[in-house]
Amino acid sequence: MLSSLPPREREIVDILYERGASTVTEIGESLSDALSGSAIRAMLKRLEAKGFVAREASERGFVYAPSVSDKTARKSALSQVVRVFFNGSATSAAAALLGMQDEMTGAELDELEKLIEQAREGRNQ
Amino acid sequence: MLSSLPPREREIVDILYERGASTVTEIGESLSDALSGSAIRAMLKRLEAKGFVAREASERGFVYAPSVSDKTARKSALSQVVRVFFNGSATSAAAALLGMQDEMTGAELDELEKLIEQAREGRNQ
DNA sequence: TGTAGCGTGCTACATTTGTAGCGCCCTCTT
DNA sequence: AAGAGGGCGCTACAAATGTAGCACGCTACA
Repeated sequence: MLSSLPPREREIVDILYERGASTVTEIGESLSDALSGSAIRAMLKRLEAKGFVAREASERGFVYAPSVSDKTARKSALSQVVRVFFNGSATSAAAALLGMQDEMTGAELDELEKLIEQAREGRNQ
Repeated sequence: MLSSLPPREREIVDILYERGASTVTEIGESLSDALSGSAIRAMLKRLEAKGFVAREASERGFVYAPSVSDKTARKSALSQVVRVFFNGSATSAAAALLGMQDEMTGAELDELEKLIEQAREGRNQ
């Protein structure tokens, strides 16, 4: 569980999910406040030991990536928020998302409507 | 920001959002593993110092509650998830929520559809 | 071929977390 | 009124976290 991570480690994993596989330097650029390279590397080492990130060698040096798939992580992050803040109701959460409308175009709303249709069909089978 | 909290403190705040104002004993019951009362109280003290929880006296002793409103906390939790896991797209996040359909009844789907209508109207004004 | 530069790992250390123990002050009970 | 029990705060302390410094190896270019 991501929420079992201390804040800084959590921040780094978040960055990795946000930008995808990254080098230490790139992570440093995304950090909320500047850290020395060795500090970042030490974090990554711990994260690797805990199994949250994996690294792979490339021409530019090591690149780090989350070892839990985006898909899984998304689902679990969403469930967490739904449980804690929306009393377990995915619907309420979706409604709140809708409320942040400035972030949604008309086309996106159309798309969502289609998805609702699909969900309805899925449930009627 | 909640994500700046260490895991245990975060867990406690989450519990507070989940159950609303609670006593130390009640918090203890919701914890993932048992802690001594004084341990919990120490956490709460720190959380109070940091401004994340507030306490109030009642007949049953002190009750603790998050000092940031549910509404605000929800919004920020959602934004965070949207940014980190859905590339900033609230729509994708909503779609993922829909995908967790077993948690949605047909009635809820209807309701969501209405909300989409509303959002559309809001945007067309 | 020296030396400047970058990415790396190791180690060390201050700070913060996570947790328990102790003693205090109520209130209730006998 | 003497305990018993519960909730509380303070302090202490081990463990984990957050961070920097140093030394190494590999370019690359003067």
